[in-house]
This record gives sequence, C-alpha cells and structure tokens, in this order.
Amino acid sequence: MSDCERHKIMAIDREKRDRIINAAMKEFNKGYKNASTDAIVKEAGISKGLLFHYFGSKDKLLDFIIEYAIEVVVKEYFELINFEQRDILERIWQTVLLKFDLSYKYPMMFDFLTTAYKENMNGVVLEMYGRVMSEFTPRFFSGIDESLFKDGIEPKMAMNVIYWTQVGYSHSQLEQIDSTDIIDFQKEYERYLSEIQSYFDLFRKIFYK
Amino acid sequence: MSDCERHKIMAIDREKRDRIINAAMKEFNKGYKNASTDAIVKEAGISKGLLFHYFGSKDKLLDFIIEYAIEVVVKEYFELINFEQRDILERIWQTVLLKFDLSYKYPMMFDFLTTAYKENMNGVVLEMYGRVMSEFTPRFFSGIDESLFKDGIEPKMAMNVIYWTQVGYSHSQLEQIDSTDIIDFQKEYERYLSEIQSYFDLFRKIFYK
DNA sequence: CTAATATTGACCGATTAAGTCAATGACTGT
DNA sequence: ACAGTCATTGACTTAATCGGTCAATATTAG
Repeated sequence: MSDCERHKIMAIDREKRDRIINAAMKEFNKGYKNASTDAIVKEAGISKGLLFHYFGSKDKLLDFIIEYAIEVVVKEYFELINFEQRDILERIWQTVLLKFDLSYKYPMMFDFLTTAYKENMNGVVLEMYGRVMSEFTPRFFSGIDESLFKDGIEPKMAMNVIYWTQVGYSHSQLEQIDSTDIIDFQKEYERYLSEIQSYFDLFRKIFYK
Repeated sequence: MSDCERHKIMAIDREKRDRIINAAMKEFNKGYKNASTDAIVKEAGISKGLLFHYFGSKDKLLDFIIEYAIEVVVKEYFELINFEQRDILERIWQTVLLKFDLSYKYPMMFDFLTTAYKENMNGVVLEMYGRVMSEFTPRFFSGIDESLFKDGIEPKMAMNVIYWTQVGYSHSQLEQIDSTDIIDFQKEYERYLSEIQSYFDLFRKIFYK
C-alpha cells in the first residue's frame, strides 16, 4: 500500500474512519469471500462510491485493515505488557485490562486478526504477525515466579485454567451483550472487571501459597 | 416436513446419509446465506440433483437437519445424563464422555445447533430446543452435593471454572486437529480423555475437601 | 460566486447459487 | 436377455449478487 493512499485514508474524519474500519473487520471476519462491500458501506453508513474512492478495491481495503489492525495491536497491546511482573496472575490481569480497553474502540480487532491469520488473508503481512505472536506466547509464559504456587500444583495447568476461565467468562459476557440493547458501557465495564477479578481472587486462594 | 419425505430420506444408505448430514451441518454452521448447496454436495460426494431429489429445497434440507440434530442431541445427550449423580465433577465428566461419543459420528452437531439457535434459522423448532435448553441448564446445576466443596469455595464459581476449562481444552485440541492430517482416532481419544481427566483431578484436589 | 473537493447511488458486466431435467446407470423379477 | 423401476448424474436456466464505475450533486473554502 502506497504512502499516498494511506495518507488519504488517515486524513478521513477519525470517527468516520473508525466506523469503516470496524464495519470492515466485522465483515471480513466472515472470511474474504463471504465479506460484502455492500454490507460494509451499509454498516459504516457511507456510500459505495466513497469506499472505493478511498480504498480503490476490496483487496486494498483488506490490506489496509490488516496492516492497521496489526499496528494497533502491537502498539496498544503487545508493547504495553510489563514483563517485569513475574506474578502470572498479575501478568494475565494486565492483558484483561488491555484487551478490554482495545475492544472499546475496536470490538472485532482480536477476532478479526485470528480469522485473517487462519485464512492467511494476506501472506506477507500476516507472516510477520505470526512471527510476533510465536515470539510472544512463550515469552508471556516464561520468567514466571513459580515459587508462588502451592506445592503439588502444576504451574502450566494452573496457567491454562486461568487463561481459559478468562476466555470463557468474556464469551459468556459477550453473549449477554449481544442479546441486550445498547448498554451503559461505563457501568458494564465496572461490573465486568469486578466479576472477573473475583475469579482471580479465587485463583490466588487455590493456586498460591 | 411431511412424514413421506422424511421416510424417503431415512431410507438412504446410512453411511451416505451421515455424509450428507455432516456436510450440511458444516456448511450451515457458516450461516444460512453463506451456506452453499454446491459446497454441500461436493463435501458429501454426491450430485446436486440427488440432494434436491431427496430434500426438495435448501430450506427443507435445513429444516430436516435441525430436526434431526435436535432429536439426536436430546436422545443421545440430554436423556443419558444421570442426575442421581450429585457430585458435580462426576456429572460434568459424564457430559465430556457423551459429547465425545457424539462428536465421533457428528463432529459439528453442537456447534451447528448453537449457530442455528443464535441465527434463529427455524423459529418453530428452535424455540422448542430453547425450551429444552433453558430447562436443562438450571437442572444440571441443581441437586448438587455442595458439602463436597471446601469451605470458602463458592460452588457456582467453581462449576464455571470447571466448565470453561473443559470448553477451553476442547477448543485447543480442535485447533491442533485441524492443522494435522488424518489421525488415529482411538489413540487421540485416549490421550484427550487422560489429559482432560488430569484437569478434573486438579479440580478435585483444589475445590473438594 | 467560483473552484475544488467530498459524497452519492444508479448502473454495468461478470459471477454465483438455487433449482431443473433429460439422460444414464444399476438393479429386480420374469 | 429384457422390460420396468428406481437411483443418480451434471449441464443448464434464471434470478440475484457482487466488485467496481461514473456522472451528478452536495459541501466547503477563498
């Protein structure tokens, strides 16, 4: 993607640009072929001509969205995690907060990137993302203070349980949000965090000395 | 769906019928609109004419698959759970075994029904399924022997952790299976069960007296 | 008021997808 | 061997859809 085109896109009014990006991520999350540009413009509330005026083609739109999504996730998620925190519960807690902050602006970001990576929507760029990810995961689970765990508790299993619980809880919340109408985000945010925190308290009690 | 048509379908060779059912569930799992009859016949290894000879139309095919899936899940899952088992860990363990047995014949059954229910693919039939489900869930988590739990452990939270761990582990296994070629099912079955059992052992140790 | 820019949506050609049907293959009793 | 029945095929039709275009219109700036 040429800098010229990218500059044109980044000059769009911020709120409208995010509406297009979110609509595109939601639609491309169905897979490249199943994604419809008509559905994207409808969701974003713009005309079809404007979409092609800015992005040129469906492929270029996808390329931009992938590059943009990776850039945001790297800068506002991967790079913000403090690896000096050797308490795994606290380390995972950071990711809960960071993911939640990101999903406020871009609700489909992580789901979209997962789909894009699985379908290999853009070979070159996603290969880079794959490298970032495959370096991240082992790093995330290494340098952990295992002395915090009770004797007889397998740290690897405990970490999986913590991770899966957090994923499971998020999903159960997402289902409820889908079925309800527009919600008070601030209020939901607090309830969500306090509930998931109670699970972390439970884990601290059962897994830690 | 008239009994006549249903009879015609059930008269198809069992192995071929299951191939069609599995192909249809896999395809409809993408959503009704994204499901392609061409893809179904290709996956099932039959001609397009035959599919329409048996099922008449895409809608009637979907109706049959939904009815069939609900019937199988009710008879081979819901009705086989022993509610006299008051140990929740043992009760959930039953569901793991039952789901695994079912997923051998119909790998997409539960995922398909979840999608069908969310998209409300067939109002009348799925409303019935929703009623079955909404009666099942509270029943499943009631009549539990809470005296087995350690003091200070909230049974409801512990049950969620157990449930989410089982879901998370299944998903992590599914991802690995997708990326590998054909596998020795018997060997995988044993490994899967023994690994998930080790998580149940962990839960017994940390949650129970 | 004018020129430049942003935005629209009807329209086009190509592709796709549900559904059809005439033809063929396979089997069965005589 | 043969007539008759049933199972099965895949090229074809038709309507809708989708990516992409463009002349027209709205908006903004000087």
